[in-house]
Amino acid sequence: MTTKRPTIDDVARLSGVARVTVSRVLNGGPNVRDEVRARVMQAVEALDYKVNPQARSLAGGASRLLAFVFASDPENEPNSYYESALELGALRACLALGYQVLVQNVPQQTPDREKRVLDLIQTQRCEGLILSPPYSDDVALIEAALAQGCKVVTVSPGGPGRGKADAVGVDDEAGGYDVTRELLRLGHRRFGFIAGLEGHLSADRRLRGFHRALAEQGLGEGDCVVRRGDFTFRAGVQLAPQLLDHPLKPTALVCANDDMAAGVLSAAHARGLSIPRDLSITGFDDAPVAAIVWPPLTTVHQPVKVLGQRAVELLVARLTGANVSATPVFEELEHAVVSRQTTSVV
Amino acid sequence: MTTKRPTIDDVARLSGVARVTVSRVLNGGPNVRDEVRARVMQAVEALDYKVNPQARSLAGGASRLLAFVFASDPENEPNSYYESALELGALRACLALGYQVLVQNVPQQTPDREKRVLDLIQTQRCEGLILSPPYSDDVALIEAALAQGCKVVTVSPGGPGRGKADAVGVDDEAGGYDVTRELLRLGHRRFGFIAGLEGHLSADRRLRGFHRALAEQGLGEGDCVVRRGDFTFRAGVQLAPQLLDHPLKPTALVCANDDMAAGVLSAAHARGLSIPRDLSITGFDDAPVAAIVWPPLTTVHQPVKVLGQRAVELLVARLTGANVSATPVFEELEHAVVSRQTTSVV
DNA sequence: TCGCCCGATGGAAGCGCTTCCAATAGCGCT
DNA sequence: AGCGCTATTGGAAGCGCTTCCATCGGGCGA
Repeated sequence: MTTKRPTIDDVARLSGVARVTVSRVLNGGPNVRDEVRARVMQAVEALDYKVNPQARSLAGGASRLLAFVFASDPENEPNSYYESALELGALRACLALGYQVLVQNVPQQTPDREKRVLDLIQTQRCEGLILSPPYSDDVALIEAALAQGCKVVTVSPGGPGRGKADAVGVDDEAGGYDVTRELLRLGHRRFGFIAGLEGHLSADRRLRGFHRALAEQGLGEGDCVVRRGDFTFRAGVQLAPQLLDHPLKPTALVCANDDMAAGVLSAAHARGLSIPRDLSITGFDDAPVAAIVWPPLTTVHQPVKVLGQRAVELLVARLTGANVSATPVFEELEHAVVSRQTTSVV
Repeated sequence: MTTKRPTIDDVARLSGVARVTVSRVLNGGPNVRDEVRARVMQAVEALDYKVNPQARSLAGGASRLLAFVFASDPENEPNSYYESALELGALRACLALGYQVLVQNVPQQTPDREKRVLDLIQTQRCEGLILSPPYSDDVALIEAALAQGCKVVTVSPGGPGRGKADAVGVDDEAGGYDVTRELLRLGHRRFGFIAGLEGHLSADRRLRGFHRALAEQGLGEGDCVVRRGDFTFRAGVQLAPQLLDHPLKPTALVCANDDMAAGVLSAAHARGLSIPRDLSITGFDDAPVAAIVWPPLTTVHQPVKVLGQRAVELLVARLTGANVSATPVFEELEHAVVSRQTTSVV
């Protein structure tokens, strides 16, 4: 049934060279005459030869395997766009670079979650690890992986993990600032903010940007009411009443992500509010849901797929030692406020 | 930096047995005394030994690698819930079974898409292939993979591919029928239907169920207007006017998936329609978006994550030859109409 | 012209594991 | 007591590849 695949020796025999020479050609090694190189490639074509990655790993000691870890459980967190997009970007980059990615979902509440991640990289001999939030802020995990000789890159605005490993991210603080500025420009002066979970770095920075924008206009603690949610649609639905019924009577609700904003929107609809006439709402991420809800959500766009792609590229650069800096780098990508229809003048 | 990991020989030495014996214990082989087995396991623990999967593959000729292929491009198709959930289910099952999944996204319009898939399984030595729609209906691809000795399982209601490979799926025809019955029960008699792309089997069956439900009530071609979309939110937005402005004046729009239904909902909002008072809308899949839009969407639930999980389980059963039938099996999982708030009496 | 160095190639030795087969010991049977 | 049989264990080979080191020929400077 399965016709046995050709091996490197078959190629060597057909092209009349030694096995090592074929290996050299395959790996782009130096010191091979063009004529020989061509002859080998021709044999490769003729036999439809493909390198056996398992054998290569075993002999070369490099698995070319990366691990991508994410926490969100699509069961409870309806919109896993963020991780899906990261994964897809990573996948694309890997395809181009000849690496493979092992995806692992470890819900945040898993008791031995760090062990699960470490187990994966040990068991599968992964050479690189891509950590998405909130794992990207888990210094212990990062150091443990590093100690195993596994390179790490985090998708994070940098924070405790910064300085430990390479990172890619957007400037969340500026994003929060920008979207709040926009609301301020529209005349809003009383705000609600739905923040992320305690310790979620990106979300915290968004909140900080929000506060900074307020402070610039002379507004402070008394002009806004802040609540924390777990990034889910449901959290938005549940928290909305607390903000809407607050004595402050906010005219604009800023949310730390789109799902919660969608939840707020839904709750607002449910109580008969007209959006954006009665209330302005903003999200963060520019996930697909932002364009799908009614009315479409004003939000902060971040290039998630590119983030995933760059994460892999940084990792592979480290792995191959190609012009990398001695100290960890942080690569910041552009964000942008996308004004849609959930914001208007007060 | 990287401390070298212990090998099977280290375990053998520490437990005072031969390498083969350790191998036997590790693989649950027979003919090992309990005392010896315990001693070996103890050494494994002590050394924190993990089998090197690359070496195992090379020696054993089994990579324990599965490939999961999906077509949707999150770029254009905002809600990749279906594939994400399939993937997650597959991931979970693999974790339990000691297999690994290599995920590959091959957009449907890719010119050499079949080659891309075959390349992956050849290059990485995948033993099994999980095909999601529309690849699950691609007989040529299935046969090509099978010819390579790669086992295949499709996530599909069965169809041309049926009889070639194992399959898991829900009864799409019944799903279409059930949701239409519900609308009929509510008094609707004039329908619009947004179908899937030509040749998309699941979507076609949903349409067939729709027609059957109509026929049972003595309704026919003249009582409904059908259009085709590409499953995206955008398609729903674009197609809605064609149905709404049709002389038939349908009172209910049945959509082949939730994203298109969300698009229809959005278009309806845009023209000032009140849902469900002026128009009933239904989706299919029960994707997260169904609960997020306003009002929440009546739809047909299907257990996508379980589908992904069962796909892997069937595949692994084939691979290990554990009590499998000689002929391909089709495993049908339950679906259910979820009545939310986009449907009401006419 | 001679020796040296470098570019080009091949031989051999494993990487860590499984599979095949041989070896040993203990058992029930005649 | 002697035989074959089975349960248990180990030795050796080799999966397909890379890495290390040896080899060989020619161009070059002195």
